[in-house]
Amino acid sequence: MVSIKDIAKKAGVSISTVSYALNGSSKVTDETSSKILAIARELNYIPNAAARTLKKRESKILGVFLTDFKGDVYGELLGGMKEVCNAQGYDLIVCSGKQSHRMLPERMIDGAVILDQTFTSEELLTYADRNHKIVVLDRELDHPNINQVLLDNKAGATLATEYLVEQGHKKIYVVTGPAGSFDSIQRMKAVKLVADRADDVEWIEIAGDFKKSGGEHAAEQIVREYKGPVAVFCLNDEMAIGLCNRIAETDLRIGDHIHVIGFDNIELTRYMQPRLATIDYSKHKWGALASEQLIKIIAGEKVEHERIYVTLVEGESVGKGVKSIVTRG
Amino acid sequence: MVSIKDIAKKAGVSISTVSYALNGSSKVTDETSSKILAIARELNYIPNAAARTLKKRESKILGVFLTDFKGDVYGELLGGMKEVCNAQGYDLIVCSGKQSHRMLPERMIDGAVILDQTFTSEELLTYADRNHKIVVLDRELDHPNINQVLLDNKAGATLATEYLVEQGHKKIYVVTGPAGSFDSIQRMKAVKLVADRADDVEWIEIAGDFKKSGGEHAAEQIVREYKGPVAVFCLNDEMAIGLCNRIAETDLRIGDHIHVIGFDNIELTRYMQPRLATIDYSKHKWGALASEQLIKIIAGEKVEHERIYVTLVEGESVGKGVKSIVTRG
DNA sequence: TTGTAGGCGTTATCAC
DNA sequence: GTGATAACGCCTACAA
Repeated sequence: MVSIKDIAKKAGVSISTVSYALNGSSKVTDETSSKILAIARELNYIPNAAARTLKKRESKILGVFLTDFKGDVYGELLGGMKEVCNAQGYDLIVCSGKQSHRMLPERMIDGAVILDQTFTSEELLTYADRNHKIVVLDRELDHPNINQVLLDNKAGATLATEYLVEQGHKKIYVVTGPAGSFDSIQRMKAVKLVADRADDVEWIEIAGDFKKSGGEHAAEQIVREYKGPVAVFCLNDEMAIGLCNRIAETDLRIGDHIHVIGFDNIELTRYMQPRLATIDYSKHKWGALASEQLIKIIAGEKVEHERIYVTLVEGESVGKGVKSIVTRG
Repeated sequence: MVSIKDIAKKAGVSISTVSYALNGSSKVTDETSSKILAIARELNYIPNAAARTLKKRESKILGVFLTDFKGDVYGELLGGMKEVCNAQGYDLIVCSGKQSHRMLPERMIDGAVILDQTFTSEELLTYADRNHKIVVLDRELDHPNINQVLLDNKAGATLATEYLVEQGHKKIYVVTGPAGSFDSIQRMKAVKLVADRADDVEWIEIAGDFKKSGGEHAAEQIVREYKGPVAVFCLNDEMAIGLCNRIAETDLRIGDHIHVIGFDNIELTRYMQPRLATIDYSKHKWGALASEQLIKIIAGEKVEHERIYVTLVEGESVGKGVKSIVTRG
């Protein structure tokens, strides 16, 4: 491995001069500088990241932690993060799994964006106490070294539920995420609020998992209990897809007997027949904002928690409720 | 930051003893060892990755480089990689974009898996010459420090084309990937071979991009030129989806007027109506094998290039060709 | 403008 | 079994 020492020797200068030249310091003559640069290139010099990180106590690398690599939301989210990171001179690495948690405390990265169930909140608070910088996307956590960039789950679930109610549906199944999921809990809360306030609306909770299988199981229960048209709010699109798929194997029709709305507006929904109603938000912006916030708190700036706004996407997967047709004629 | 120096001071021993104890060396008494460990825990000691990497000249981190974070293939692939990495004591980080290339030469990672157009082959060979270990998934490259784990593109494209021919199709559009894509070129070669060998089969190449938009554009051209049933081999599923989608807006029917087959068997295809015929392979295994190979060459083992086998998945998106019905009736 | 020297936190080679 | 001590490659006062 060729180091600045080798360059110094070959150039007949000291290693500090080499270091200055390499870092573009104005303290060194243009002449010596260009000579050093030429030799560096000639020797194929590449700086050593570990040494630089050790000395400077920063790696200029940000990490994002995901529960797993699957999941349709991640592509755009990561794209948004990368864009901001790169523009600010940071590199982005994506990690998953308990083993990789060490990247943060061991200071391999300068900060972390968390969208990862495998981190407990206690763990994150511990890191924050040790002065590590964190942005959380999947929970609420109050600490000077932690910033939140959360989806407006309440608004989204409210929009979705109100949409179902407005369409005249009186019986609403809600398929939740896995136990303990922050998004699921928040969305569920909003559903209850809206449904309980509405006239004569019944809601039934079905435990899901935010995966296709959860939707499939829910479909089976709903079909079993079927007595007449019902609405289903799947707390994410992936379950909605699983559900629609399973329903498609029966005589019941989506948007006719079973009215379905999801959450996330993942790309897949655009290709469903009928088009899935869902809640949309900019994943790209979510990622971009998360990175921005992280870089700011690393720079020592004070920042406020942020919220990502959501909108309703209508779709033929939700039709009019029977009673609504009668009532509204 | 608490270092082994702090522990040494508090324990009244030298830093080398601390280091030994922390690394579980048998050279140190159980008594001193446990005392040191206790103090380390008490002080919340966390080793510094940069220092360790600098000294040991290895980070125990492997990197995988992707052209972008989107793309349906990646989830399972990365899952397979992570599984093997973790089992072997390595961490996996996912990177994308030109800026992140530095991770390899700067020795932030011990090796790289490449599925990334932003690396030129020259660049990779340069790294390999400098003794960096690489596994390529998207090109052929011969170098002692580089191993290939490639899809059996030839077999896949042959299966797909033969399937279309066997079904009696005489006119086959082939929608390619972006210019220079290794997979696209290999698949195209196999198509030509099969089609030219077949009796009375005409093939027409349409330049694509491996993205939905490429399939959409191809659909437009095909519709414009439509005179009677034709087959289309989209060199990946994503384009096939774009194509089917655009076709759905016309009077033509997939599997009836336009017979489509894809490549990759991405999850989305399972939810298409009609089911897309395609070429399947285990993405999980692909990733697992890539990691295995990388870890082996890092360990100095000699390894052979590997190949991932593929199979044909039939689907209703391909029906019988008209002439075939007449002939074979 | 350039050189000297100390140190970032570890590991590892020596002595003792 | 334990303790100095010298690296690893780089940065950065401070001195010259």
